[in-house]
Amino acid sequence: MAFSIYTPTMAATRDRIIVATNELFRRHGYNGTSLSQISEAAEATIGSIYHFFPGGKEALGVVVIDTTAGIYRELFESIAADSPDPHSAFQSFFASAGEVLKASNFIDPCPIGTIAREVANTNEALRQAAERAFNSWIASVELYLITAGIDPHSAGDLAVMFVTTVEGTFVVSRTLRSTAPLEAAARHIVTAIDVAPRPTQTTAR
Amino acid sequence: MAFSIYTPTMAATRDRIIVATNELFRRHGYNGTSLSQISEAAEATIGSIYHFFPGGKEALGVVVIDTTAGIYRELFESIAADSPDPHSAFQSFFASAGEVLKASNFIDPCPIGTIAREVANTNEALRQAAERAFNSWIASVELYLITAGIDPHSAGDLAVMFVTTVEGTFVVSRTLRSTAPLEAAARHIVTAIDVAPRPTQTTAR
DNA sequence: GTCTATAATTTGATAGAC
DNA sequence: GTCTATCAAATTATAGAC
Repeated sequence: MAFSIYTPTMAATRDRIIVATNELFRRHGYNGTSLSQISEAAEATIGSIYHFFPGGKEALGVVVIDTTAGIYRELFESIAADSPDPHSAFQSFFASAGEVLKASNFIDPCPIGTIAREVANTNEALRQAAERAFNSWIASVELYLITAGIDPHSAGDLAVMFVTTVEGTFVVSRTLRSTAPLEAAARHIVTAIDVAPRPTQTTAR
Repeated sequence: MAFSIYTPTMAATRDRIIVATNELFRRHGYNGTSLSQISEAAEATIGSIYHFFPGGKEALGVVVIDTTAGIYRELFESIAADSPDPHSAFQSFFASAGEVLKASNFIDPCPIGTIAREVANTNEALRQAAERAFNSWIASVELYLITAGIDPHSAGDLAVMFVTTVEGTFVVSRTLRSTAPLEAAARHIVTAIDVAPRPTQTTAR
């Protein structure tokens, strides 16, 4: 499966607004994106934006975060389901993330971390949405690792580390315009997976 | 001050502007911080800001990034110099980062990653400043690890991974308002350091 | 070096016709 | 649901007196 957040056939106005906002947030962040830009990119008037999101820019931001979080969680679960083991699952995830970065000329693959840093101390609704996103990813990865036979305590640590690594490599790789940080982190994650204790199985990998 | 191009007031005001801007960027990011806020926090008029930074907000941002990058690099090098080995150096770094996060009620410890994500695709001067910051940290950590006897190739990977991990844990820990992600990442970094090859067993460990 | 005043735009948001 | 018109406030930046 392609490493993309876009879903096909989006015609409804509300969906166009969400998709356009997501794209703009990826490039300019939350504070750097104006409603007029969203209106133009979504081909919807400001009036339409307020019709679907009476709470304005903040309410729209919450929906964008929740939607994007779900798409990324499903992307990970899809890659995991198609992989023979955690080692190759994580390898695939980082490999396709790197390809998307390069193909998009190092546009941010995901707006959630950016928004989190911008508003974590000033907008509680958006901060909580980002918290839901991170927690849902951690829970999904943790469950997958446990199901794959990894010691539950190690699985929790590895899941947290995976999410922090994704966030960290996205900033650094994007800023340096190089996938090298992504690849270095992938090697380390995969090694950590390999050496994690597996109570019900002896061989790693 | 006949023989100096700097007057006392000049240095003081310029310094106040840089420090105040750094603090505001940590809380609200680059686009979320206005010159009027900076003016108020620095107790300097808008006219003074433009006197010291004719390039306006962008030029001020570049100086803030470069200054902060140097402070953080020196902080790491100071902790490294005071530690008996890389294992405890990294442990100390993450431990004190966690204390700073808690003590500040999870304000962002560093504005650079936030700015990088906000402007990496729209402001080349700021993106390059962030790139300089990341690269200087990576180079500093790499040199330290090599000096400590770690295999040069591993040292490069570990240095990159350290910087990405710092960035990733700062976002996630701050958003979740918990130092747990920071601690989980610290455990893995320390383990990676422990298992890294040491070809010349001179001063390692 | 510092200050006030202000220019020129843009912002998020609202009202009401259709 | 979509549209135009518009609001008050805030934005970066400049000019010029002191």
